[in-house]
Amino acid sequence: MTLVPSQQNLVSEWLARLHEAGYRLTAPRRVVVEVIANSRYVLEPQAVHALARQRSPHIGLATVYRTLEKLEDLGLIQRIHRPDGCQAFIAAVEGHRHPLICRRCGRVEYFSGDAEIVARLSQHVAEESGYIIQEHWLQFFGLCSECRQDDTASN
Amino acid sequence: MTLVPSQQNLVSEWLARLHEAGYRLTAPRRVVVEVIANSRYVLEPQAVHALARQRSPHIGLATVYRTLEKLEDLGLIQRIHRPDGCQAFIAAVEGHRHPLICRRCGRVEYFSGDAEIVARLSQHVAEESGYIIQEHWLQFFGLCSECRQDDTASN
DNA sequence: CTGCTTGCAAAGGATTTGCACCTTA
DNA sequence: TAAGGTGCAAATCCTTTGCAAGCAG
Repeated sequence: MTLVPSQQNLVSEWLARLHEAGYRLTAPRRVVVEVIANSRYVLEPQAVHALARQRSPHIGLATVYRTLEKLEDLGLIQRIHRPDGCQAFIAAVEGHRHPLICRRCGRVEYFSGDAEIVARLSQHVAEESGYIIQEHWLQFFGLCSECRQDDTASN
Repeated sequence: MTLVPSQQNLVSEWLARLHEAGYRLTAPRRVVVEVIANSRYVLEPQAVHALARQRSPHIGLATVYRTLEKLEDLGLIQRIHRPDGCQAFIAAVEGHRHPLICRRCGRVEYFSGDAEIVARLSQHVAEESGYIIQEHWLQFFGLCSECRQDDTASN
């Protein structure tokens, strides 16, 4: 299980993918793409909207939702599920990678899964339960290195 | 990793816990408790309401939400997160147990976690990331033994 | 130019809240 | 009988949709 470095140049890649998919590259879309692609933190639609408006004050919330939908369909962003809600998005990563989410600030790191261990578990689970296993989710929650310091300081 | 048998007598236990917590045991609460405690399937608030109305036709949706909130606060039920939504509840289980959810019918089985493997992963992740790991979620998705047959038959 | 996109506002759906009445303890 | 609980309806909140006007290609 190893830490996965964050990717660079996501913006141009995402714009290219949108273009390939037949979507037009408009100013509002560029802004939404930049906001999410450059964020290491999970962002809810409202937060994306707020950040986008800092660059482009008249952008509408509906446009944010519509863009999020396309990015999700293209697999460029993914939804992060947390105890307090499941409407937060972050740049997707490829392969079997598992998010490590800071409960305090929403910062996300990814780990590449240990394919062997998980495969063994899946098979075991399948045999005992009679289920066909199609997918698994593994997520870690905690405090990132910055937030753990703030937390210590405030106690 | 072993299959966890479903628990019996949840209803009286939950009612006792509600009582201990200072809540009154009313007819609507009993009905909601019976509906969820006896279900092997994840249930959304609307579904709980529909099932509850079969036994007690005038029960209100708001009462269902209020009861769900209390049961969740007491840790008696837990939210199941799925790709298509996170408002589904099922009886909680104790200890480190991981749900295996049928995508088709919502049936849930639990597995007791392999504490050793997960502890090792957590520590590894903590060391590499600098995070304090507080919690993890491991969920499996697939088709239960009944649904896999239906699925084969219909193809 | 053509038709996809946008922003706004209205609609829709889910969840929460206010309140008078009712029931538990 | 007092306090908590209920059902209903109204209020909220989030998300989606309709539409005329605005741009990308």
